[in-house]
Amino acid sequence: MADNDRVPTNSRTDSSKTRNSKAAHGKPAGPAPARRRELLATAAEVFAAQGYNATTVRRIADEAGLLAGSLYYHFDSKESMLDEILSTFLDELWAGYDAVLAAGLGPSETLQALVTESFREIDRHRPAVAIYQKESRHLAAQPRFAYLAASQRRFEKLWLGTLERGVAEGAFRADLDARLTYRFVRDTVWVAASWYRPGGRHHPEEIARQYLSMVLDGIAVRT
Amino acid sequence: MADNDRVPTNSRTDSSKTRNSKAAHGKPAGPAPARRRELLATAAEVFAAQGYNATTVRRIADEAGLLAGSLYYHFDSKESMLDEILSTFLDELWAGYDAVLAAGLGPSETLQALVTESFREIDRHRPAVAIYQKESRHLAAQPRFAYLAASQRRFEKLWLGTLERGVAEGAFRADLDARLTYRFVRDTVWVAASWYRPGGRHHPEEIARQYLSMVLDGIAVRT
DNA sequence: CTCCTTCCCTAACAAGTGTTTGGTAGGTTA
DNA sequence: TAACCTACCAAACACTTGTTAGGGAAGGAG
Repeated sequence: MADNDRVPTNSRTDSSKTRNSKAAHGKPAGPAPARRRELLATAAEVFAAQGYNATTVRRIADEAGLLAGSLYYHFDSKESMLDEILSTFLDELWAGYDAVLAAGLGPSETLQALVTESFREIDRHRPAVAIYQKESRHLAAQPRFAYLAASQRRFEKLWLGTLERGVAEGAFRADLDARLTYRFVRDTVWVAASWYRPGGRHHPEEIARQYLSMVLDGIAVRT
Repeated sequence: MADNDRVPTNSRTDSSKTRNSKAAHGKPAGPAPARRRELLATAAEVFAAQGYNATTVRRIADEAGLLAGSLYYHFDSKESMLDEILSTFLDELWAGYDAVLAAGLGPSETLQALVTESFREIDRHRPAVAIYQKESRHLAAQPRFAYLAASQRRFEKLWLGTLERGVAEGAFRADLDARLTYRFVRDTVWVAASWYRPGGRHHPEEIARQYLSMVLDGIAVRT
């Protein structure tokens, strides 16, 4: 993703005796060891539940069954865990969106495909999405997380553009403020991560279907 | 509010020489001095911007133009500031909702009145709403903030009940999952606090009107 | 066997945290 | 004038935080 080709600000000396730092050119080192991903998964779970700042590295270590210091064999810092969780999520998200765009659909179909894809991403990355929701606003101010702001701008361009194209082509109502509509649609989709539980009654596609039915046709009975 | 008649867990000795603690029976002491409300307002602003845990009392003091220790002349603890911010907001919110209910309207009109009232509350208590959004989930686990969970239950009963009554009376579509609809409606209303800025282009009533138009009639052009 | 790598532990450190204590300038009251 | 209250400051305290340094057990490779 063009938005994510930043290099992590690695302030510590890269001893190259541990594998806790990313490779020099962006992505995590090599085949991303299985243990590393396990630890990231539990860290994401705790971050999502307690909030990033309220989570101590000792809590993460407890949950993972090791001691706090041992985490630093795998990762540079607590912040780099957060970084890796968020950036891998965003990479996958944009891969999915780009696939939708490549299909070259009309506005209404594009909107539906984007919404469906979004709920699928929530299903796959629920903790990451929850963290993104809670922390992205004040994280985006930090240089290290500048890619969050970049992603958000690209996000707005994509969704708002789709809505406006739909209005121009007569698929969507013209009497609604497009920016307001964009915010409502965006928020409602992503806030679902706060209550969605994988393996529950509704699978992502069913939630997307109901959501789209509501947004497109409204909840009022047509008279 | 029946939900809020808790007594703050005041672990410290109540010297009664300072006025930093609440009166024995629930609400803040007496006429709630002006200075106290000023400080609470700036605290709420910082909490909303940075997150509660990421905010230090020294930062609040800086913003208010005094030293960290001086805050403890007015308040028991950092946590009690948060408590007072959230509980006063919820009290006012429910006062507004109760006024709507007292009008005895039909389901659709009740929904519209509730949404409008909600956006008015966001206009008045934007920082408190933002804090509530970010922190309420993991705060509700603490005994001191049990009233958050109670309020949430009452909230669900009110909104879900209104939706179901509307379905029963033929005002709302029957083919939508009521609980899913409730979550979408609820989230979209309250997340607005994260981007809403008082004094902007749209006043609360205008936002409520557009939002209701979208939720009730949908964004698609009727064919 | 020895060497090396992987993964973790023990033990500590320095910075930052919420909070307390004692004091004090300035205004109000007696 | 003297006593008192309000609202703050200055300085510290106890504790938690993220992080580091050094060492060691297990296991495969030579």
